[in-house]
Amino acid sequence: MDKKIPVSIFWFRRDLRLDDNAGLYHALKGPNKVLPVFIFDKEILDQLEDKDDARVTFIYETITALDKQLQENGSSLLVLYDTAENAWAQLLREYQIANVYTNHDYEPYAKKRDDTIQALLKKQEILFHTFKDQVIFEKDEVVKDDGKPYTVYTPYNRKWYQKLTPFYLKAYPNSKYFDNFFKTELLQIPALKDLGFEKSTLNFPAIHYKELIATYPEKRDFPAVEGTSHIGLHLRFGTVSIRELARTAYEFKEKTWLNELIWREFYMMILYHFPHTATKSFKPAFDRINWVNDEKHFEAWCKGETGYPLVDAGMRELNSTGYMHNRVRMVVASFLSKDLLIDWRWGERYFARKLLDYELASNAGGWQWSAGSGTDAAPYFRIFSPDSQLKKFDPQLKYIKKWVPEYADFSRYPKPIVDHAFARERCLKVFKEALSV
DNA sequence: TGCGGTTTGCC
DNA sequence: GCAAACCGC
Repeated sequence: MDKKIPVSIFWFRRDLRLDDNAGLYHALKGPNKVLPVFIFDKEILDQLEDKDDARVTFIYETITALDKQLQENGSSLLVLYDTAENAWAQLLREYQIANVYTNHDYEPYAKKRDDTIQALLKKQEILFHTFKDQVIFEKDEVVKDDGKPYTVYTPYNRKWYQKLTPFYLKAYPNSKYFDNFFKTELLQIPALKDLGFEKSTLNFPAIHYKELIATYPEKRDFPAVEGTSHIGLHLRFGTVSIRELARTAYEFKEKTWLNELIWREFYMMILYHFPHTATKSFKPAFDRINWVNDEKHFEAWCKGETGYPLVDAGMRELNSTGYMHNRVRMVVASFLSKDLLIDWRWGERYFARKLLDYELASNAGGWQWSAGSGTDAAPYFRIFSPDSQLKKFDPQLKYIKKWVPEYADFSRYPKPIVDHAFARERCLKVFKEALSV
């Protein structure tokens, strides 16, 4: 390959697919051949606690497959392992870069990183072209009539549907332009262990959702039933296109499943406009709560040893699969923040570490919903009873038997670490104190 | 997308 | 004697 020829670079981040990828489409239609690049960002990888982090393995396997697809088109994926700034300095030294294309990334860290890179490129008069790709409507497309962001879901949802036209669901026909990739010899991808990681043994869910949409409303609340799509991981890393999902879902009369995709966009919009909600309550009064923060209780919650079978089953499902059923996520979150009075941020961080489908906006949004501190959140006095939730949503104890088999032997099962009736009263008292100041 | 105590309505 | 309806948290 001739490194003197001016190229466009397409920078993959959380959009790891060639088809129906907005930024890549524009890059391929642009004036130069396109060199695809992926950076294993040291600043992100260094923060991960587990050497066998399953998300890293997933990304690794995905970019390896991407590279194979690119090779079929005479190209190859350039994979770098460094901080974003260093990696771009290297790219600028080695290539004659005419244009850079990438897709919007809305998280606080990503925004800062992209500003830095854009400034770096600007010094050399290279344009940084960015596109909406991971949502149907982004940060400022669905707003109130006065231009301010919504903070309540229902009116946001209504406006979202009002704004929807077939245009927004259309796939980008990338494959028509695959000739425009930069022809390279094979570029070596660093080995996983060169990144300091080991291969995870977890299984990754397949992309499989169409058959679930119609029965989703009646099945989604029962953790023992195969009623949910496990599509979150693929949405997180862009191995499926949101336009494809939303288009398929929109064609069904039943909108419950699509509404979950809208919750995702709602929380992304919220995080963009209120970036402090990643680490602080949306409603400031909730930062005054006098948490108990008992480390022994936290450890018991993490391990699934609280003595409440539904909580324990959920945490064990999370620990051994990287996934937890959504109904159960609400139960364990309510239990941690309200029954144990442990700061929701502790739980948010634990989910961040364990969930394959971890996504900052939805995770922080969901935790704040449970703790009552968020936008349009559950009111503080809505405290789940882990036992009634179990009776309602796993009456046959099928989910329990799967994850907490020793529950069958009642006498051997550990006593609850707190009594729910006591915990409920304590929560009402402590929350009321914080909120009445 | 609550829980739990109390009242009400019915037999 | 029970369950639905009601209501404060």
